Amino acid sequence: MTISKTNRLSLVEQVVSQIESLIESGEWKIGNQIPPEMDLIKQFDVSRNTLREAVRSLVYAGLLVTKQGKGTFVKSSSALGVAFQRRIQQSGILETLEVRHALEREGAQLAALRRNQEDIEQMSIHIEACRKAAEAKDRKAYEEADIQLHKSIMGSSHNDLLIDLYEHMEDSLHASIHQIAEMSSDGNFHLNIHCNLVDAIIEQDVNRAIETVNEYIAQFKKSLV
Amino acid sequence: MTISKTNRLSLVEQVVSQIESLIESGEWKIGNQIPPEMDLIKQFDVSRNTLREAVRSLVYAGLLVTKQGKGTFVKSSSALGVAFQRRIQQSGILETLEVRHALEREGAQLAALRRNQEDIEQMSIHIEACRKAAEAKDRKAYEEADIQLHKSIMGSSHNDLLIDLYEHMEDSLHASIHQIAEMSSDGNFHLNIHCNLVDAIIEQDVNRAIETVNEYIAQFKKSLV
DNA sequence: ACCTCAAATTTGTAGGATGATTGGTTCATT
DNA sequence: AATGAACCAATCATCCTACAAATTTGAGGT
Repeated sequence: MTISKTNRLSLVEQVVSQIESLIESGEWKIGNQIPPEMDLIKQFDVSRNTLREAVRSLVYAGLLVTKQGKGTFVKSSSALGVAFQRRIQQSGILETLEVRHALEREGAQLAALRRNQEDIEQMSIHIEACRKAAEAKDRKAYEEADIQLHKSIMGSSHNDLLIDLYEHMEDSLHASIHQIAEMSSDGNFHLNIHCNLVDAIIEQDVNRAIETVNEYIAQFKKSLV
Repeated sequence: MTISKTNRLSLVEQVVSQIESLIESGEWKIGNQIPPEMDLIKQFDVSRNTLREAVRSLVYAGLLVTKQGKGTFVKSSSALGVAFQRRIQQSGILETLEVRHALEREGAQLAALRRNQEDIEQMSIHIEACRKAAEAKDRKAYEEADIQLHKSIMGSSHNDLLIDLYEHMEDSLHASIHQIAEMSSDGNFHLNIHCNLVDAIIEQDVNRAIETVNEYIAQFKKSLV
């Protein structure tokens, strides 16, 4: 005899589940506005209260955002990122940097193993943008290009869970990257080491890719002390 | 002109924030029942709807659980665990294993750098438990000791964010770890490599610690294919 | 063409009413 | 006294109506 586990789902939970499916299936695309409350009430056949509790849950989880007077919009397809982000904000820069090291090292390793032609093109585009920004000494543009480059490297790992975690670290990292970039004044070192990393990944030199990540994270750590 | 960023918090968000504080501060302890809706309505001075939307958000996030007819109880102090669990359930074992690799590799490296006397004692206790369980061929006890050992290694990294991520992952991984353990039948290999890892950490041999982690993750990966 | 202001749309908050589930109490029957 | 049925109280679940606040839209006047 199995003692019936939490057998019955509440109406709110059912609605939450349905909305999750709509988002995950792409029927409600990220950035798009979802139907107004009144329509959803009819669609799901529940009261406004029930619907609002469901929507509010997903807002808290970071999947939706509501704007009074405008509507409700799809923000993300994964709740993990927001929870991760909240946790990061309670941590120190060093702690965060070390977790970043963990993710980037694994990402670089997997990227070197799995990168395909499309990945190579993406990385090339972004490292070229870095080079141009560095030449123009446009610090803001460089930071933006740098982040895009890192994302494309992570994307080349083809591990969605890893990508998810890294993407949501980025927001919290933006500030510290800026801070670090200002401290470590040697922009050329930065650019060169990034080129080296991309090179290693393209050539599928796993060890060199890992070592390169180790190198620039170590550099960051130094500039923190 | 700076476009005012979403400045004002909604009432629901304020209530959510206050409840989060109550939980985090330990004023509402895990497992305990929280005051009924009517009391909270008076305490926070909001309507039923507002309060319920706030509570429901935290239920979805996994901080609270409500039981009709009984009350609402504190379940966890961190939303990360539930989010992780949900996300991992959608991921393949390989993806999860790779993220585990990322965390364990960093953890081993930091542990080798930072382990103190107390950490060494903890790790020694747990590896001894592993050895005994292996001798007795008690698979269940071995798995438990194994998990405790990994946690103590992670703990030696003294990076709370890393520890948190790993612990919450471990919860969801228990099943798949079991599965992996059954597939890789060579228990002695398992034990030896763990001894090697702890040894490296105690001797502060960073490279050997990292290499050892790489080795047994690679072994796991093989057994997956 | 431009400005003003009212209306429509949409989410936010309030408060009441009823149903469902659980736990305990009372009380009659055995 | 033990048992079990009926009742009652506490609590969350759902639904309803009403109004407030924010945003967009458009009509009307200058």
